[in-house]
Amino acid sequence: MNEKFLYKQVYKDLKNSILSGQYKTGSKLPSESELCECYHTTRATIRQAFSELIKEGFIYKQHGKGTFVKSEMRSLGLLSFKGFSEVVGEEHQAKTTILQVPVYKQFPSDFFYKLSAEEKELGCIYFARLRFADDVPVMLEYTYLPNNELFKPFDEQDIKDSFFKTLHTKFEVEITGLAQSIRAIECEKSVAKALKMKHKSPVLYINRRYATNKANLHIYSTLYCNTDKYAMSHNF
Amino acid sequence: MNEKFLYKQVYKDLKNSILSGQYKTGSKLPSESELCECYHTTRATIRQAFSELIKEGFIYKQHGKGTFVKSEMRSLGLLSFKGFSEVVGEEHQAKTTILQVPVYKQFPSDFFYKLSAEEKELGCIYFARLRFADDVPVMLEYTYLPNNELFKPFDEQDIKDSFFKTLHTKFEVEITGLAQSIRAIECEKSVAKALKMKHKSPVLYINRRYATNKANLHIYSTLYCNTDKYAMSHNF
DNA sequence: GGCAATAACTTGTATATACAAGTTGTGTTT
DNA sequence: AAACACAACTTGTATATACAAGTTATTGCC
Repeated sequence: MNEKFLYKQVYKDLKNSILSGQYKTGSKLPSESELCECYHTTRATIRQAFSELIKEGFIYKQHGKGTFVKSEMRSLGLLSFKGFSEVVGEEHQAKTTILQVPVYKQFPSDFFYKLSAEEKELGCIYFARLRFADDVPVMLEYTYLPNNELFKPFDEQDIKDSFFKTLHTKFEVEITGLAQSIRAIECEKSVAKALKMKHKSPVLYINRRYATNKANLHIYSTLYCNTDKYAMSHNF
Repeated sequence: MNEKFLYKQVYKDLKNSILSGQYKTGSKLPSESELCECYHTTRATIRQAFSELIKEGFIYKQHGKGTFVKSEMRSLGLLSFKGFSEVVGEEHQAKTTILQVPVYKQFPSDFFYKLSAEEKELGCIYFARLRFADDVPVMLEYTYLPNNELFKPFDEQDIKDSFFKTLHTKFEVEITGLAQSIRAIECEKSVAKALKMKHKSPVLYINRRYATNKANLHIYSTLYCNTDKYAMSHNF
């Protein structure tokens, strides 16, 4: 399984070594020149591999000192995009129930984002979850995963914990970006029921499109949030 | 105001040219080799400047074609930055009216963020604007600027255009980060009136704290958004 | 005119090298 | 022992060059 480009190979090797625990959190990676000798290449190539890993949050550099493995935050780091575990996170009790186990189906015809021909063709893995903070339902989440070979097999276990962690550990998919649109709407009956709100209460309605480290692989989700008690927060 | 490093200079020049509209949305930047000649340097240096701009979302590349100015949100997905005049930008008519011209006053006692002693001491420059898309009011924005020497003099002109552009060009303040909390709430009468909505309609209620390139300088704003017609969008 | 080969562009990957600048440890001096 | 100077590391910036690979315009043929 050789990569086409040397810098990709270096990137992959290092990433695997980090994921397998060979380089532990906080530990120092070999210096650029050491890696140059290993791979019989030059610093520019090594630095290119490094910069990919930095972009994905695996490592960081310190001028004059070296390159180090980032704390475990990275796996959850992009979860902060999600907001849920951030707001809910440490101080509050977080819980998730699965309303719809993963099933294969077509993308909805009125899907919120214009899909590529390939995405339409292949369909999606769809599941729904309800998230609680301190035993209060705060977020209703519908997720659409492209029906890619990459994600097979896919089952209920994969979404019991953090789905993003599963993406990272099981499928080696890293979230690299997010585009979202946010509205405040009056919630419909079904949403109200799930979130234990009054019909027509204001809820956040969010459509998201996650970009990943795999070209042309995007993950979609629609959220309804009860923000009476907990606000949705972001940091960038 | 020369930058220490050549790639930073190139980066800054390009960024200024983009922000000033010299390179318009979607237009092609000079090729790497053209810029090499301009700056009497090599592609590696130009590419480094480009990669910073890519990271910040100002530009994107296409193999074999060229480098282009991104149309969507730049930098940190700040709607009020690229947001208003540019998300709404080309397709829609954007307009802004000033409800409250900049005045010096104390921070409100029930301010949404816990301020530092220094910030409290100095007070703030406060102003309010109402923003329109296609002549429909969509966003009510209250801004709190620390009463820093840096911002003097400060007047109405500074917020007529994009305030973030003013920050960049007049005060050399760059936005480097954002923390925000978002809620969906029923709008109160005053907000409803400004946004021409019915009382108790759902609106987005957003509190923001912008980090800047100046240490300990933060900018705050509170937004009310009518998302009936236009959603709030982010890209990171 | 229509079509295909090709030339002239673009960005992508790669090597080789040099010096600057920040950090750390090793000495030597005091 | 403490202070300082310096060497030996690290990453940061920079130049010069080459070829690969994708895109577009041009050329020349039919």
